[in-house]
Amino acid sequence: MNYNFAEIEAKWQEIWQNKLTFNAVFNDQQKKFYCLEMFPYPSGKIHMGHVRNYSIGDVISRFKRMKGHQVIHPMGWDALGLPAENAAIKHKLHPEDWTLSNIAFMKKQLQRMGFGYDWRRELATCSPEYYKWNQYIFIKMLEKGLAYKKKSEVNWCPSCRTVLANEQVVDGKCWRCDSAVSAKDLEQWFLKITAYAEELLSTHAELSQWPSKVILMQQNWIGKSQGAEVIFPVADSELELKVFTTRLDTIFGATFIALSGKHPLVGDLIRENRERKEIEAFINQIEQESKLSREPAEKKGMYTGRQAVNPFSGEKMPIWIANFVLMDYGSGAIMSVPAHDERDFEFARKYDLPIRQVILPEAGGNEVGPLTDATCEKGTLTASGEYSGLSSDQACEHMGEFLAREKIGQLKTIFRLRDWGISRQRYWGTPIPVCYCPDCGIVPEALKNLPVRLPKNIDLTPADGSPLEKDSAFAKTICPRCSGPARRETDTMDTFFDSSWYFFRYAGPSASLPFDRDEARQWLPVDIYIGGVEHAILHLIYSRFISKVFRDFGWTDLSEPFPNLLTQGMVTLGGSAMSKSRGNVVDPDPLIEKYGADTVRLFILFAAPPDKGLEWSDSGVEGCYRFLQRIWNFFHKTLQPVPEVKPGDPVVAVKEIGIKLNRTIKKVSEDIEKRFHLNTAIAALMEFFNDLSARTEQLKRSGNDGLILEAMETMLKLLAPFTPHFANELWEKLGKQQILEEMPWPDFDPDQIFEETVNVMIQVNGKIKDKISVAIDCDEEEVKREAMKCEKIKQLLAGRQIVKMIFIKNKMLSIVSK
RNA sequence: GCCGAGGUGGUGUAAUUGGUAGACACGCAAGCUUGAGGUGCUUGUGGGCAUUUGCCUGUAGGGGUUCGAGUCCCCUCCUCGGCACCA
Repeated sequence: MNYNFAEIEAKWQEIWQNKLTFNAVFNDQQKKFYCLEMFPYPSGKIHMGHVRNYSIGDVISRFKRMKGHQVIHPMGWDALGLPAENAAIKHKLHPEDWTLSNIAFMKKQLQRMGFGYDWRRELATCSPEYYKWNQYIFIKMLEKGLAYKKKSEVNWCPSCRTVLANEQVVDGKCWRCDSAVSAKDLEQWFLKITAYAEELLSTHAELSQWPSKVILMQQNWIGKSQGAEVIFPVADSELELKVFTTRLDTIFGATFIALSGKHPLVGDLIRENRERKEIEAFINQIEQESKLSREPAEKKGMYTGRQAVNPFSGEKMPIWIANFVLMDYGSGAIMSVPAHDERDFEFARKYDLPIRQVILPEAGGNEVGPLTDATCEKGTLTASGEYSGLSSDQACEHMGEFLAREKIGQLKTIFRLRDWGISRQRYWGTPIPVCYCPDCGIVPEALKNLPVRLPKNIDLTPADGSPLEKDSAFAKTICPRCSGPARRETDTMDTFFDSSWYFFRYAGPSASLPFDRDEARQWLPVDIYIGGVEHAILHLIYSRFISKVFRDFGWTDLSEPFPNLLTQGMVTLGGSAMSKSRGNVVDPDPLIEKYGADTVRLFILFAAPPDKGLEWSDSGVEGCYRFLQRIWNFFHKTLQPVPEVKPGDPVVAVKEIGIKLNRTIKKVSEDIEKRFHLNTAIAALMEFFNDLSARTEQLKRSGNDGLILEAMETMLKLLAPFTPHFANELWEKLGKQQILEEMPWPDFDPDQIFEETVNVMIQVNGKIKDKISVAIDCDEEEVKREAMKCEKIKQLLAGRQIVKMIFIKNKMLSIVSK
């Protein structure tokens, strides 16, 4: 009887389908479990990264189902976005046709892997039925002031011919195509994620089950920074410069002000200057340089000829323009304290500006001497007027009060996080549902007119402008308010918008609202969310943001959608993530054909723990295949009647197999549930089977066929989440009526996991010298007596004095002698 | 530069609480099976020495704490990930 995996796998996939095994139907009797893996972009074929991600999720959801939970395990498609458009241009197809055929193909691949999804809940973000709700949500956000339009300098990818979010610019290059990103001024739609900056940070506390690395990355990204805004009047003028600093305590050490070249007051400041032209040329030059390279350039600056007044000391200080001051952080102006800031120090050295120490470090002398380096630590103030002698923290507090009293500034917290720019000048995305009316201005599309559909016939490569902009049938519309002629917004949404709420839509995928609120109350939050660590910031922050917005709309009580996160390490080939554009995609199909889906699942999980990165290599697949093959053969052999039964001494074998079995149940259960270490769960199953097959002959001869059978049954249950077709096939061969998905997960007997005897190590002076076998929980006196009987130990201790002994029950006895 | 994770056989990795390092596999070697190959099975497999039972050594390198360290502490090196003039 051969292990015909192809036949078996097709058979069981059909059975599951007919039995509706994976349909999630809510009931009050069972605890619910929402298992979600990040939905894929339908790029064409699944690759090993998908196989890994979805195998992990499938094991967990099948395990939870057997544990008695009502499991919801949905799947869908992140189906809008640029690759479809690029592929369409290349192959002269429509993006929709390309996308839908990819979805059809990939869905077959997923089904062939035996993943158990509730396909009734399948969704694709490119369907008007889905993106209608993107538009609906957008309009609701617009009404609440959470979406707004502003002109801003944006990151422009000349190759993708669209805007990129800050997050999508990596090292000054486009995250997708690696082209150099340039700056461009455009009117853009933004979502006010900054309104939630504080909460996104503080509710990290609710995410204790998240990897701390991800929380840290998000914290850095949000970049909260507490400090003060101080107004510096410009001497001989009405102008004022607002400066942000986190080190208000160092303000007496400020010796110049530095402005970004893009600071709005630069023009006013240099108007009268005879060297205006040179300064303007300089500003131009540093802007060009910063566009060319994102690397910090050599510090450069130019004096504006004007002075500012320190509101604390009344001292005048020069105002410079400097290339290291960012316009889009703080106010674009800084007070420079060279003694206590490395960047200011470097700049001051170069242009010979004064360096004045005002902080004495905690440790080490009170001497104020020439500095060779900036000292950035907090300390005690000196040369700071009435604040001298205070600690940095005290000074910040008192100075803050002074600012407020004199109305020359205030304590302030700022964030690195910016509002989320969602406008994209491309076709294959959700049309932003607003109209521009000459009389009414910006008017959201009427809800009854949603969805604003993407036109099917479209020129994807207009000579200039975006495809929708050039499609006059689309762009021309009537104003939803006054019915006069109006122009439609022709930008589409960033696809991260689509994926920031899809997990709600699975609860009610055909609801006539973004999602069915009752169903959502039942199923959400997501009990475990599994996906690539590469989404640690973007997707996960956006999803947290949108969930909080939904809560504030009163649509849900939930503030955090993913209390549990499992970040899967990337599957790489040649050191980089598999992607179609890199051409290093490993297709699982040939492996499935050769070994079957069960082997492929087992292998990808066995190769490493889920959170670790994995450089792809198929050496070792054989081992997993052999494992299944051996079980298969064992089964068929063992099910035959035993020719002769001789009474032997079965007691030991029976006892040991019993213990091993209970230990294996415990290990596999805990590895899946608590640690997600599926690799060691599989290793434990292999170990158990090795043990069982080694003892089978003995057990059979002693008439313990019943025990073998029991062991095999339990093993199949434990194997079921990993290799469900295989396990079910053998289960059926045992004459079982129910399928394994309907069986309860086995429990272990806590009294059956300890052996009767244990090995206790005997150490002499820190080195293991011998071991003795004693009864479990044997006390110290007994172990000492036994240890002293050992020849080796006697020899080692001969003529020596025992200084002390340390006894660890069931582990070791450590003897210290001299 | 800053922050984080990590470095264990020829390879993937295991050791969950400071207590037998290398489980489970891959690969390799020898043997059995076979007409041959593949499959399957058995045995061996960190390094060194003795080769029989044994001894020494070993978790990137160096130091430390401890009866005992892969695990804890300090320093150095390397790899990966994130951030990067964030005032």
